[in-house]
Amino acid sequence: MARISAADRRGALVRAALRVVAARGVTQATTRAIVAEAGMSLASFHYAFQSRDELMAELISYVVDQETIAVLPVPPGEKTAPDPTAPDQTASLRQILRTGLQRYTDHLREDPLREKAMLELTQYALRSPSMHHLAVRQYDRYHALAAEALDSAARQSGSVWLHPVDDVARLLVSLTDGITIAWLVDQNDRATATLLDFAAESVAALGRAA
Amino acid sequence: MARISAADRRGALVRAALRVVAARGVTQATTRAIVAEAGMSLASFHYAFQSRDELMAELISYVVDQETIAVLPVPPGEKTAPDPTAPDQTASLRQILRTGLQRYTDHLREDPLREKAMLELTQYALRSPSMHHLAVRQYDRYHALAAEALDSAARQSGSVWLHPVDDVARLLVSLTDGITIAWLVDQNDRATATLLDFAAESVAALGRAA
DNA sequence: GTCTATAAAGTGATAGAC
DNA sequence: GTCTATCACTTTATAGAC
Repeated sequence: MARISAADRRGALVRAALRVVAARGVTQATTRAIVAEAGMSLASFHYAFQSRDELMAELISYVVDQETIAVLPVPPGEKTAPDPTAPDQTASLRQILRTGLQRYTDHLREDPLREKAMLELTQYALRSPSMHHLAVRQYDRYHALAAEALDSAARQSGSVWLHPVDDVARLLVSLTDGITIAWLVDQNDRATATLLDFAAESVAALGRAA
Repeated sequence: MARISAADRRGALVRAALRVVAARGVTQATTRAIVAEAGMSLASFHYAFQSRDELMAELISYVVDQETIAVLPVPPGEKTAPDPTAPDQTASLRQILRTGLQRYTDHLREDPLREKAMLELTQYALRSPSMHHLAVRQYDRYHALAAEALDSAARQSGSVWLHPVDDVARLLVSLTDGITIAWLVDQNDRATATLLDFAAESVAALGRAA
């Protein structure tokens, strides 16, 4: 096998681990399954990582760092493309939120195993005192992403938040988690659509036109 | 050891398994850990159950069947005790919901490991095609309990729901899941209190005075 | 029915040749 | 650096004595 730097090998193993966790779950993500996915020998694993737990910790950091799924409107910096279906130039806050939630559940439907993996990794971290801080960081990141999206939504609709945006963000993240679990369990698209309506309305109620 | 009927042994093992899952997680709930908790030999386990998975399936059914945590107001049948802190005879819908959510999070704070176990068991079931239906039944039960509580809350406050109560129930369950995860991660009581305010307001907005 | 003992197959981690 | 081979241990499940 080619000589790969330890850093590259760690990266490859982390990405392989994510695929295995998504496909088979945290429990089945054994060192052997991961190296098989990465096309490496078992010894190479322990050359790059001291232990399986060290890999799992890095995996959580990895998924958190690259988590940029837009839970809400257009990603920051991206121009608002003219939407021929939108009658108004400026959509209502509720509409923007509803669209963002739709984007999220579309993504969920496309790649449900990934979201299942994210939830499992959170709970894995919650089970270990030494990894609890990783779950905290994961949710700090979610809250920050949500706050950013909420700021953007308010700007786009010419609205202001009636409460600290961090508090609104926490509601949005909690709603998203609950919606995710509900969909993963019964994949009821009709019920989910109604739920998204309610969720968008709930969050929009915390803001008003400026 | 005394001769115990297979049924009793199964029940004892299931209860022991729940304690182990709560204390150490699904992954660490090995047959050995469970029989140690139940004070039995390993062979007795396989006399009562064909496999560990058979026990896990029965465990999920068990927790679902005995799940009666009032997510909302007073349990059905229980008389509304006069509350000296309540100025009105009939509390508003929002107030009733807020109180019910408080009851739930009080319970969560008292026994966080149990709720962590419930979430883990859901995800365990979601990982196995043969157990997926158990997760579906689990959430059907949650939704039914929530709908019952919502009906009760509407009656108590003289309100009606503007949407099918099953849809409102789904929102309430999703909110509860999200709130649970958020609290398990950072145990931020101040942020949770605000979140409960928002959640109660969100659900109450789906009803109105009759 | 209940036990001890053990089989059979995994697991994370390491030694040592190259 | 990378490999094969293997250690030491744990897991689920079963055999067979009592």
